[in-house]
Parts: sequence; structure tokens; C-alpha cells
Amino acid sequence: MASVRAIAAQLNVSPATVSRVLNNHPDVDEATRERVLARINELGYSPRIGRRITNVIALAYPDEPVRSEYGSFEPALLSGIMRGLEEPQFDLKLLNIRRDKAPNETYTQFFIRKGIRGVILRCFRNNRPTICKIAAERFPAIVVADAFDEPGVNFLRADSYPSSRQAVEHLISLGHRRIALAMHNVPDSDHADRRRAYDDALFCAGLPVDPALVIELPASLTSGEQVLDTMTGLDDPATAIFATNPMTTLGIMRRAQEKGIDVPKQLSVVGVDDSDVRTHIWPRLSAVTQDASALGMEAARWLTEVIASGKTGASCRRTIDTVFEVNGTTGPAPQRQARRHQDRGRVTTGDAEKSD
Amino acid sequence: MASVRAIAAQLNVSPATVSRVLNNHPDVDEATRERVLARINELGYSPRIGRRITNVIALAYPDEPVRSEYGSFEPALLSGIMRGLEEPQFDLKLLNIRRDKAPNETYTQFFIRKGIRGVILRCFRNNRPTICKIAAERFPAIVVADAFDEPGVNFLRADSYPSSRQAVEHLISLGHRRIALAMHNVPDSDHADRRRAYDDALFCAGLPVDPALVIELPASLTSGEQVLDTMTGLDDPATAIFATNPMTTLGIMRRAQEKGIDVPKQLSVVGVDDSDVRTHIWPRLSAVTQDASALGMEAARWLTEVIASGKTGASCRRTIDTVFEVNGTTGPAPQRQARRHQDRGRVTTGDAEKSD
DNA sequence: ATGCCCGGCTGGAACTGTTTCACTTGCATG
DNA sequence: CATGCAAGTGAAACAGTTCCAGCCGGGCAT
Repeated sequence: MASVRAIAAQLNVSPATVSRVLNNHPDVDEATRERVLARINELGYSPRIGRRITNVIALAYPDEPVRSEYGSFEPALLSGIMRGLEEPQFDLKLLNIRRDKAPNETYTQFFIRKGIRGVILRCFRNNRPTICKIAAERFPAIVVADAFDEPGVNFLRADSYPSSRQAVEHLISLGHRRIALAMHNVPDSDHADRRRAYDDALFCAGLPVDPALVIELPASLTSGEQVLDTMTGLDDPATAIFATNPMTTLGIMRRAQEKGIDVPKQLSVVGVDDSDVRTHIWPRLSAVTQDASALGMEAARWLTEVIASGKTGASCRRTIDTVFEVNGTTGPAPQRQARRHQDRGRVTTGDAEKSD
Repeated sequence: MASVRAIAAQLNVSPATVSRVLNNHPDVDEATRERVLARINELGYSPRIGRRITNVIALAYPDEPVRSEYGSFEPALLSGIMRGLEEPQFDLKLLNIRRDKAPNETYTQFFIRKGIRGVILRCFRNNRPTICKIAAERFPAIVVADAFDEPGVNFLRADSYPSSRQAVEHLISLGHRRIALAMHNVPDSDHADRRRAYDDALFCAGLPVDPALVIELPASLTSGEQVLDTMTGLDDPATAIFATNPMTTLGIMRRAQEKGIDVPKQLSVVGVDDSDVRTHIWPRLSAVTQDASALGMEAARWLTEVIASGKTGASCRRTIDTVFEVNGTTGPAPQRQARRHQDRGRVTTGDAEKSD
């Protein structure tokens, strides 16, 4: 509703000045800028072309362009978003916040300047503060594939607790007692869920949590290799590994095959899969799977619905299910544990002496 | 330069009518529409917001939204495009032509309506005609990762002939004489190059091309499995396979491991990799690799350069190099060929009897 | 001290594209 | 023949942005 001229009239400035504020031109007085921004936030504003409002949302990457390290999570997500945008007739822009946002403009200003009406946010290492700021400005936004405790932050994620717990219980039911957990070394809610699932499953089965079996590393192939070396090199080695990250899982599998460790006869592996990488290798991975495409579609639908209906106060803290899929990398616990008394020097983490 | 009003004045119609044509409104006379479109094509036109020209290009998927089947080619490509857009300050939109284009509008009209000034095109199964039409309209466009004989079609691709030939020669130098070729069953220039490299390498080594060793299938995991079954099931089985597609390669590897065929001791495999999937499995794939990220970056740079300079006649038929990377899946030809006299019934293609 | 110049800041005007509304025109129909 | 309806069009209003001129204050030379 609020047009540049309307705002200008209210503040006794010219439309030109309002436009300059919107586009972050340098030569506007700081006090004037503040007044205009305040009024814009108050009245709301949607970018227009001529008389038509632009129906564009963005997928914003706060840090890097598009991440390809995460395998096909990104294309699956994108594909889902595009499908979710089909019916409401919205367009999608790709945005790199770090690259394009001017330091002295607000996030709202930045998004308006880019002509978008809402944003789907990806959450990586260090940008939770960024996301909280965006939420605080009340610009229509939704985080995908992560959760936030802060109220006001909308998110849509896959809850991997139930299926993670199922996965660990599956391993226990196969007779495994030494189950390792390979975690991401930066805490996000997804990985916290998986950790909790691991703890709870062991506790309910009356099994102790051995700190030597829990390892935190960056998500990468080499981390996976390190996990395998460490966990099979313990005095009392792990007979199963639950890896909470796709790349780590691939690294574990690769290293196991390299060392001639038979999966699942000597070692069971459960991974996490964002798309369908689990089926690309043999044996097919038993894995906790989340449907990135569904996440994208639901997020796009929610966002466009909020924009279209004008319900800026709407909140989304939704969770969709993940599925634990049993494939070829999990089997009965071996009688004689794999690789006992070998590679003892490789223990690089945990506290092997104290573990009973 | 050409504004809606300028065009309107030239044709003695109102700006409103020109705008209606641009936006494909139904209630404009067919003759008028033709006249306006002709003049727009003649004078050129760039979408604007107010007085500012919009610096937006699109990555257009002619058929489906975004393809995730191709592994991490798409994210790598996107990442490259975003980097290529960094310096010229362009934004990127994602477009689905099939979904959004109205049947009765031209491609130029469609792109202008979407507010973009140039387009990077992905080429899939059946859209070569589409791409030729876009090129014929002379809208700034560049095809990425494919080649065209038609003049006027700009493209940027990776030429896999030299490294494909290197790959086959590498196999020959390892003593392989029965080298299978697993091709995509839809002909594109990339796969044609690889076929030619295969033929030439064999010919120069004085080896015959056995039709039984050449198989054409869709790009998929199951195709790869079929390739492995077929080629190891021949009376005179293949000792090496060159697969021209990433998915097929993964399928071959998966099936080989499933059947307990030792790669590379019993069978050598060379694949093609768009990103870094070759390193995700063990043994690491010997593969012809193309840098999707570089393709995206170069394409984005060329396109923005053409748009900025206004040289609409510029042509791009560039080729960047691919690299053949020797990893763990190629080794000396086995003395006794793998799996001889087994699975004879599985031969599903080729002409086993006639092959000498 | 006075005059001059320059840079920050602003508004009016001009220009961009789109939509709404009223109007004309032609054709079918009562 | 009058009426009504639909298609097609233009003027005007309205959306945002930029160019240009002007104001105003401060610094500097004379």
C-alpha cells in the first residue's frame, strides 16, 4: 500500500529522497535516512515495477555462493522450491548476502533493493546471528533445514530425532554394544537431535555412553576416514558407527573398503542422507534420510502464502519427518570384533584408558 | 534506449498498448501485436525499473526445474555462475521455461517479461529446437556444457575428446584389448566426442571396434548395472569399461562391488565426473573430469560482458579443457578375463555371434 | 571582513513501465 | 433499428528512479 510518494508526503520530503534511502545512496542525511527507514518499517513496503507488485522471493546464502560440498542437497532443495513456486506464480532469485549487502543498510533495505518480497534462508556455520537479525526486522523469511530457539525466527526442518533413535535401536537390536557416534563439530539443532537420539537409545537399552566412542569433526571425507581409523583402532573397537553427516559417512565407507573391512559383516554403518547418495554406492547405505525437495517445496509454499495473505505476523516452526531406511550396511554384530589390537597408536580422541 | 513510449510513438499507438504486448495481455489485436514485436526486436529493448536498467540474468531450465540426477554438477555450475556475476554486479534468477512461458509469446518477450537481459541455458533431452529458436531471436543467450553446429547458437563447453582419448589410450597401454564403451542413448555433442575418441584411440592402436562392446543406454544407476552384467557376461568379456556418464559409472561400480568383481584387478573402469563424486567412493575413480564451476563462471562473464557492451552480435563457441585423472579404478589387464562363461544369457544388446 | 568556491543535501521535473477507466467500434440480436 | 456485448485502444493516474538545479553552510583566499 505504502508508495514512495505516500511515505514522502507523510515525512515532508520528496519521493526522490525516499528512493535514495531505499537504494542506499550515499548522499542522504543520516537523520533523514533514519526517519524514512522507520516509517518504511512501520508502514511496510513492497517493491513494484510500474504499478505491478513484483512476485519474487530469494534463496539467500548468507556466506558463500552455493554449497556443493553437501552433495545433492542443494539441487534437491532448489528443485523443491521451484515446484513450490509453481502454483503461486512467484519467481526465484539467488542472493549472496555477504557479497551484495552494503554494510550500512538494513537487511530489509537490502532485500527491498533487490526487489524481493520474502527470503528462504540457508543456515551454515556462523550466520545464526545474521538470521536472528533478519527475523528481528520482521522481513518475511524462513530458515530451511535448521531450527531456532529464538522466537520470531521461522523455520522448517526435518526432525531426525525419531529416525535417528530408530537407527541406533536398530543397531542395538542387531547385537551391537560398541556403537560409535561421529558428529559434526559445529553444533546445530539437527546434530543436537541426533546426539540426543543416540544418548537416549543407549540409555533405554541400559548401555553406557563411552566418551571414547563419540567424536566430533568437520563434515568431510577425510573426517570420515579419521573416524573409521579411530573407531576400529580402539582397544575395544566399535562394531557399528552412526555418522550424522553425509560426507563423513562417505568417508567412512571409502576408508572401510580401502582397508578391506567388510561392511556390514565386520562393521555396521548408518549414515544420514539428504538426497539419494545412499543408493549410489554399494552396499547401499542404511541411513536416516531427509527429503530436501519436500523441505524446499513446503518452505516456498509457506513463504508465498504469508506474502500473498499479508499475514506478516505468521509463525512457522514446523518439522517434517525423516525416515530411517535399512539397506545393506547394517548387519548383526560380529562375534570377534573387527581389527582388535591393531593400529593402537591411532587413537586420537576420547579417553581410551578410562573407558571400561 | 528504446522505451515503451518511444516505440509507441513510432507506431502511433499508446504506451499502454506496447506495455500490453510486452506483458502478453490477451486483449490486443494480433496485427498490432505483430507490429509492436517487430519494432521491439528491431530496436532492442531492456527491461527497466523506473529509470534504472535491471541487471539480471537467468539460468533457464528448459524442461524440468533443476536436475538433481546429475549429482553435483548443478550446484557446481551455480556456484561458478554466482562467482562470475560477482564483479559485474548482476543478479541471477532461476527460470523454468516450460512452466512459465505462455505458448503464444516469443522467447524474447518471455525473457523481457521476466525482467532479464540475458540467459544461460541448460540443454537436456529434447530442447535443442527450443535453444535454436532462442538463438534465432537473437536474445543474449549462451548454452553451457553442450555444443551446437548451428551458427548463431552461443555455447561454452568442455571438450572431452582429448582426455577421453587419453583415457582409452591409457587403458590400451595397460594391456587392455577388450574395452567396452557405455554411451548415453541420446546423442549430444559431448557424448559424440567421447565416441569419436574411443574409435580413434582403438583405430590408432590397430584394434578393431567390436559392436558387442558398445552399448547405449539412458544415464542411470540401473543402466550402469546392466552395462556391467552385459560386458562381463560376453563370451569374450570386456576387461575395461569406459562409461561416458557419471551415473552410469556409479552403477557399474556399485554392481561390480555387489558381484565381488575386483576393480581394478579383474576389471578397469574409467568414468566421467562433473564435480567430485569420483573421490567419494573407493577405489577413487579414474575419470575424465570437467570443471562445472569454471563453465558457469566463464559463461556468466561472457554473457554479462555482451550485455554491458551491447555487442549483441558477439559469438561464443568456446571450449575449455577437461582433464583425465588416473585414480584407483584402472590397472593392468588381467591374464584370465573376469567372469568368462558366466551369465551368458544376460547379453541384452549388440550382436555377440557376429563379433569375432 | 568579504567574496568565492565547493561539497553535502534536497526537491522538482523528467522519464521509465503498468494499470485503470472510459471510450469507440463492430457485430450479433431482440 | 435500437440495444447490448465484447474486443480493442488511449488518456490519465500512478508506481519508482535519476538528472539537474538550487540552497546552504563552511572553508579559504584576497
